Amino acid sequence: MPELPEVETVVRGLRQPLIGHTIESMWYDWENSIALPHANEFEGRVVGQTVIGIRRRAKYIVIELDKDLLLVHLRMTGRLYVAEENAVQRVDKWVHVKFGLDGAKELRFSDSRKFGKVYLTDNIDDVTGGIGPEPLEDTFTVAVFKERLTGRRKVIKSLLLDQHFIAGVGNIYADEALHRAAIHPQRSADSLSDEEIVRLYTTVRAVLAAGIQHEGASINWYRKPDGTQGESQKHFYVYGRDGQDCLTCGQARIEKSRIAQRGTHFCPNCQK
DNA sequence: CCACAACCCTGAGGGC
DNA sequence: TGCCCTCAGGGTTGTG
Repeated sequence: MPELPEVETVVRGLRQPLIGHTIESMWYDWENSIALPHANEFEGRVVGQTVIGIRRRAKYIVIELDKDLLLVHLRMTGRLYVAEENAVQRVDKWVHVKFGLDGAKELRFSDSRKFGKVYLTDNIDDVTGGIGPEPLEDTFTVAVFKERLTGRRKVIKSLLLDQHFIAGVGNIYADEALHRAAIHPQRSADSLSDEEIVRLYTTVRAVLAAGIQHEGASINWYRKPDGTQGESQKHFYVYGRDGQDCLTCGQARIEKSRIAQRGTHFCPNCQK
């Protein structure tokens, strides 16, 4: 499930093969993969535009074209990569949107679960407006984090998953950050002490930065644009480790519960 | 403001 | 081998 580190890794991997290329055609076989504008308008507007740059905002891949922004959200099982046009190798039956590029290449959006979406807009706020601060930016200080937490009574794990509260954190890194901060995921946000707020601020940034260093977590579907796997999953303390011994204290087994309709992993001994 | 559930989807994995 | 069932979950929407 691509979160901030996975999306950042995809963005970095796409710069070299994509920047400078021009979109010459568009194909799709699943209209619901196209969020906005309507599929009829999308093709006529995107064709002829050249890729200027690629960046990330929250969990969105932002491809800067000369007139518009092409945004892609991978949701659960989305992949975005450049391949040789009509390549026989790397057969991928889940490609639902393709952008033909100059030089006989194509940008493919593949998504087995069909949750992901592509967007074309000249105003990024149409898509990402209202999303919270980027946790790895310098302007996201512990003071900012604390200020945003004040008055919030939500369960802390739910709040971390809320993109309007903070950008890019998903289920895996929320569990990992809470574990390393020794905070129980069910705690209400306004119950956190100043010390715990500082700890959580630090571990949220640390697990995301480490995730990027390891080029993302290849759980189930995620792959880097070159098709290889990331290594982040090898460094998890709690995610997917329910029933196994806690790597932090060794005194308990990792438990799994459900918070905000998400599988939630934690150590009942370490996290209070 | 908050909790909860349905919804969008289909592959993977377990039980039999 | 294959059928049925459950699970995985990011974000949106609706209800209470």
